[in-house]
Amino acid sequence: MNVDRQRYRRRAEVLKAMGHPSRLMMLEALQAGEMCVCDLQRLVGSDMSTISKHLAVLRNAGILADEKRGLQVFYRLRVPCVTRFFECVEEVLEQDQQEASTGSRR
Amino acid sequence: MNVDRQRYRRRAEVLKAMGHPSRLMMLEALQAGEMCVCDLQRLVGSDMSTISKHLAVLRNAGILADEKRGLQVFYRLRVPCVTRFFECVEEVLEQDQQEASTGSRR
DNA sequence: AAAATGTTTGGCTAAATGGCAAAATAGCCA
DNA sequence: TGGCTATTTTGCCATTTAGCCAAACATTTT
Repeated sequence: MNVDRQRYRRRAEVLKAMGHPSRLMMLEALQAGEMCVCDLQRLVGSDMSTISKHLAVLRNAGILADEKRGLQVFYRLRVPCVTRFFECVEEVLEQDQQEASTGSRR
Repeated sequence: MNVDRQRYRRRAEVLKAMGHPSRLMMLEALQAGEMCVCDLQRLVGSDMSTISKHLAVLRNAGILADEKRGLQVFYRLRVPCVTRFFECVEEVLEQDQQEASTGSRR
């Protein structure tokens, strides 16, 4: 059963990597195509070192690929299914909205 | 643009809630139907209080609903799309595997 | 060499995690 | 009712992890 533990750990790593507002913002932007770190930095607005670290988290989780061309490093999605991820999350939030306006959560 | 920040925060909350091995294990088990806390405790093997806290995280994120019947509290998925989530994560991990055996991650 | 673009490291604060003990809740039974 | 048991949740504490800023470092371009 220890193999399973390992699998859950890996899966959780992917989800945890996505579970941060700035990282989500970058992932969504990258759906349109690759971007350099400088673009993402302008998008999110945090310190460059912070952005770089967030990108490293996503890279280590296997969600992003990086490629250096000249001075810049470009990041792109390695996985096509991220969009579906977002749809699912929206489902959660919408259901939350509905039940908040009608009744309780049971 | 502050509304967007809020949206990203809420989305991230859902993903972060799912991003823990024990919580993933419980979510997967709950796909088959509702379970009481005691079942989930046996499944995961952690201390009862720890399980209860993990369940609270998932409940607060809007992923689970709880209902007390008699002595026991039953938890169930509030969202149908969790299965798709897992499929997506698997895609990530498989692609990882493939590229690990062939070449680098670019 | 100087400038531009990222990454790494150190230090600091905040948040997450896990376990134990105590409290809350519900059922049972004399 | 009063007490006893079973099931969860809460509070509290210690430990670990995440996040951020600033400074130092590395690489490529000019």
